Amino acid sequence: MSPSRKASAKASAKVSTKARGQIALPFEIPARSAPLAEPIVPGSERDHEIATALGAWFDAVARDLPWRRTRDPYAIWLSEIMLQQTRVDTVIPYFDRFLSRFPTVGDLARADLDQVLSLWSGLGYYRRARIMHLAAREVTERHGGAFPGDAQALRALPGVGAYTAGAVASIAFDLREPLVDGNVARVLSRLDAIDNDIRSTTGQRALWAAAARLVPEARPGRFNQALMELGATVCTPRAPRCTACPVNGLCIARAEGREEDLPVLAPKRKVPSVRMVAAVLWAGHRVYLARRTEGGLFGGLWEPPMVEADSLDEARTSLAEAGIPERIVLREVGRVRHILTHRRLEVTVARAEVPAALRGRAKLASPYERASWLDPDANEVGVSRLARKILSMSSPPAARAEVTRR
DNA sequence: AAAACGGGGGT
DNA sequence: ACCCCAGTTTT
Repeated sequence: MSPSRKASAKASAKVSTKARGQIALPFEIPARSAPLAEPIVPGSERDHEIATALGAWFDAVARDLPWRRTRDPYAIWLSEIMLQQTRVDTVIPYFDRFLSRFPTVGDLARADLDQVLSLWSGLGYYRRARIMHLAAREVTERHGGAFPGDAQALRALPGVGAYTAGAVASIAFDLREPLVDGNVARVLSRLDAIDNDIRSTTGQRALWAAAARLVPEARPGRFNQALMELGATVCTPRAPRCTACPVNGLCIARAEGREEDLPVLAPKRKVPSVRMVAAVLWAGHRVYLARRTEGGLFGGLWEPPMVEADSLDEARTSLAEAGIPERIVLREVGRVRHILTHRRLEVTVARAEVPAALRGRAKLASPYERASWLDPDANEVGVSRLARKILSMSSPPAARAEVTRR
């Protein structure tokens, strides 16, 4: 961080509404960096201009996305869950497949979790799928299959936080509810020159106050989507395309030449590495897969048993607890590296061909609950991308294309 | 307030 | 490498 940026952040960190001679408000006024532009007043002409310009801009340039072709709250909700921490382009094929397989919330509620996770395979953050499945049952049983139509009831559904409640309420139900996601945080931090770390409690409070101030009575869902669309396509993290921005004349960061210095972000910590060993047992086209207990990492997904160890030798005892008898001769076939948000996994992959008759019914140790011989390409259960990499590496060359394909 | 929780695309 | 994505839940 540059010295000047640090100084300005500090200077503007806390400006009470009273000190600025304004009426007390139910939310905090976003911190401002310099007394250059007009004070930001709720319901001001500037707010109105921003909403109007963004709405018109959105009508002109909005991408044609699958979830923008429907008003079905279930479909909107599904899209919002899938889009959590996940890019639009990644979500599109998953959204289409999922909706084809489970067209209504009732279909989802009646489904097996393994089926749901199968359709989620590769998308990541699998807890979303598990919790969404629970929420679908809640909607079916408690709300009679109709989605709750206000932000508070939506927020009460498992897996629905402040963002998703605001999104479904405004987009599916035309309610004047604000929302703040990563895109909106960036856009508003620049538009209002908010100097707080956007991930801090203070920063979030300022952002939600700004979002609540701006969202118009007329077509709030369009406005919220416009804010996100702007962040995704114009007001980008680096090298924002301000010349193409419909509100560049109203942006305080730009007026102050600080658009590249905002938003303020706290430094991230580095991710530790973990060494693991995976054992892949093949019997024809079937492979021995164990199901991970629900709740933790890759919860509810199936994979070749994998344990934390520095070498195959060292792994044998723990692999036995995952249902791999020690008498089986495993041969190393390579390594797989997989990056998660909080861990860097380095997996040594070992394999063996075994007769399918070898079906130990040993009680499996955590994190596995049970195991079975499955065709990994049958799409019957959830399989992580990491597991697919491991399967791909350990299968005969002729079969690799099959396993890799989704 | 911090950590857990996937995977991938852009630079 | 590093950033960060239409975030939420748990600790």
